[in-house]
Amino acid sequence: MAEVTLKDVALASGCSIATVSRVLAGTRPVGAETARTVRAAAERLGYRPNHVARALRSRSTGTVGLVLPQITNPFFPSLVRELEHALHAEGRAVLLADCDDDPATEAARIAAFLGRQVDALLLIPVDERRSREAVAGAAARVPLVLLDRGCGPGVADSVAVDNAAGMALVLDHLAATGRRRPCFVGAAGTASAAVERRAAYEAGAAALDPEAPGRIALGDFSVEWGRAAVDRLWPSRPDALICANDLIAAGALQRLRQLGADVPREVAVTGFDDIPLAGLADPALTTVRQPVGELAAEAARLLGRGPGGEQGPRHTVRLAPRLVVRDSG
Amino acid sequence: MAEVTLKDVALASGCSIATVSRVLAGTRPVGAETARTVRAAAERLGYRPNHVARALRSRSTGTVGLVLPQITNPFFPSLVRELEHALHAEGRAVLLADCDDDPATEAARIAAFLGRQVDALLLIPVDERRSREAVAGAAARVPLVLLDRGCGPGVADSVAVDNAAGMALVLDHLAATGRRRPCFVGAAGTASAAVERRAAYEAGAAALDPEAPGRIALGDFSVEWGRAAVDRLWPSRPDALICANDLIAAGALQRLRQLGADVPREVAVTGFDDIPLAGLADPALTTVRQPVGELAAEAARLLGRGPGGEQGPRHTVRLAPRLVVRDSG
DNA sequence: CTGAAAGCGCTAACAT
DNA sequence: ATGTTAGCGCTTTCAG
Repeated sequence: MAEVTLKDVALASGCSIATVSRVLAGTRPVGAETARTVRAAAERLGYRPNHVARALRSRSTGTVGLVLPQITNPFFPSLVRELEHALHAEGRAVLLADCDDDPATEAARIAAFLGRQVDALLLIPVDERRSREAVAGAAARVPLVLLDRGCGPGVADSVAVDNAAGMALVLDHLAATGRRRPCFVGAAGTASAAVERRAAYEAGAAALDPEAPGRIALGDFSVEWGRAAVDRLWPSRPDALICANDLIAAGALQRLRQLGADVPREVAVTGFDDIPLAGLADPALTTVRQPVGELAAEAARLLGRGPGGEQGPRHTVRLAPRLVVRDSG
Repeated sequence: MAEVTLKDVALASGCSIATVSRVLAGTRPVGAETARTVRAAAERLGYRPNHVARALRSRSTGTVGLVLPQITNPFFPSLVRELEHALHAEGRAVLLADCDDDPATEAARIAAFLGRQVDALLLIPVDERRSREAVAGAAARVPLVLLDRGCGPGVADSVAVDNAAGMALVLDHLAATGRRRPCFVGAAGTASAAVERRAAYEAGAAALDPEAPGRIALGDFSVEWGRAAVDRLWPSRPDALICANDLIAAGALQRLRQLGADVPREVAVTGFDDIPLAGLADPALTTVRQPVGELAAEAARLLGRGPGGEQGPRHTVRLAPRLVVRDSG
């Protein structure tokens, strides 16, 4: 059961440890004949490189930490999946942390990952403000890319969907289908998704109705809030409920059905994100799909460059979403 | 930015590297006075232990690999969450792998994790049979616990819900509420959940109706199959659709609604797992809740013991589920 | 192109 | 209770 080491392979192939290392890691040119011998010996003995030793020596673990608020948020699994694939494809492994939506836990997880010498950190911050200190500290030590949510200007590179463009897509569609009394059901707080989607609504809704930009109800990104929002808003008979994410929309749909409202005839309902639930809702939800694969690819790409630290200007990448028209509006 | 090492702390506190290590790792008794001095120096210099070096020396990375078929399967995120918390609580970090439901990818991920010297592996096998070889190989090298799904007898320790008990709960409930023409909508294949849930239905359904055990339709664990199953079964007017998981049930519910069936009056629909979607379905789904927290705790506990390898008999832990009665039946 | 030697930062024997 | 001595398995100078 004793592991086969470079030394064993060197012994078996009659050359030095250094040469074996060079062959197997492909670091430097090696004679064709020698290389063959070494590879054969390695194969025969079942040599498996020890990444820990390699990491200690080369100061690179080939590991990236993925820190997110709550894996149970239905938008994240598909993102995690894409990230995992993108990173494993480059031979990097993913350490996962779930922060329970708590900035203190988040700070602890970041610290733990730093102690484990992750090469880089991929982070979806819990909170725009309360995550900032830990994020900034980490960004000074390793390459760090913020995903999906921001964390204040200049803190780190970030990749996210273009929320304003997504909202514009929704508003255009609603305008084109004749809606004139829209209402925005959003989330309070400073999270970038909340802020940007709301701002985009305020900026674009006037095209449907001069009064529209003022019709805003703010809660949080939950199904419960979607239900509650309907109770509050339905009496004023909006003809479109523009929800800041799919969970809110799902709650709204549910409550509207209970109230006997006819969706989409009486009122359209739209979401944002296109989580798996969206296609299953009744009626199936019209929503804005995030370009999850590209977000992941872009994040992985950004991680590649630079040794982290304070250097250089921060990059902010915004990717275009696309509208998925289903039955709800 | 050069990292502070044990040596620096030793120098600053005037004692040997070994002593500092002993204080900071708490491995052996150390004089109270010395300990204080060392700790102060470490604190002052901002010492952070290097886990990679520690791992190389102690042959333990404090890392466990979590390998699962597809993080986008809605049952897994909550399991991942609980596992992450349980393991981080013991100071272990989680390497995550998503296998895309492909045994070859699974084998590759397992190998990658082994190369990274994970202390243990937590694995939800992709396939009962096709995962076996890779799993057995890994189980011979590190402690390995199978979660949620089995992988043939004697391959490794395993922790899962008691599927038979869950099905019995459903059947009892349906019997108590007067259902007499149930039908099982399951999944084909050899996955343990598929087999066990079906077998439990066959064993218990006779209590409702002598003909019931034969009324079985098999597809896969998907929403699409749930919809298709309704098209096939509805003409025979069952009064209960017992679905093998919540996705199937969600599809069935959706199709039944389209057909104008009255759930639960005309027909009850039940699921299994209690994924987040279950509470959101319309009507809200009656289902069997898996004890996710306990599954995770038990798996973490099992990982703790033993150095892996071939030793000892395999443990199989089955945890009791509970019935969550909502509106669908 | 290849070998010898020097560690990466830490822990574990072995001394004292 | 503390210090000294060896490495863990690998990469990487530095010679040749």
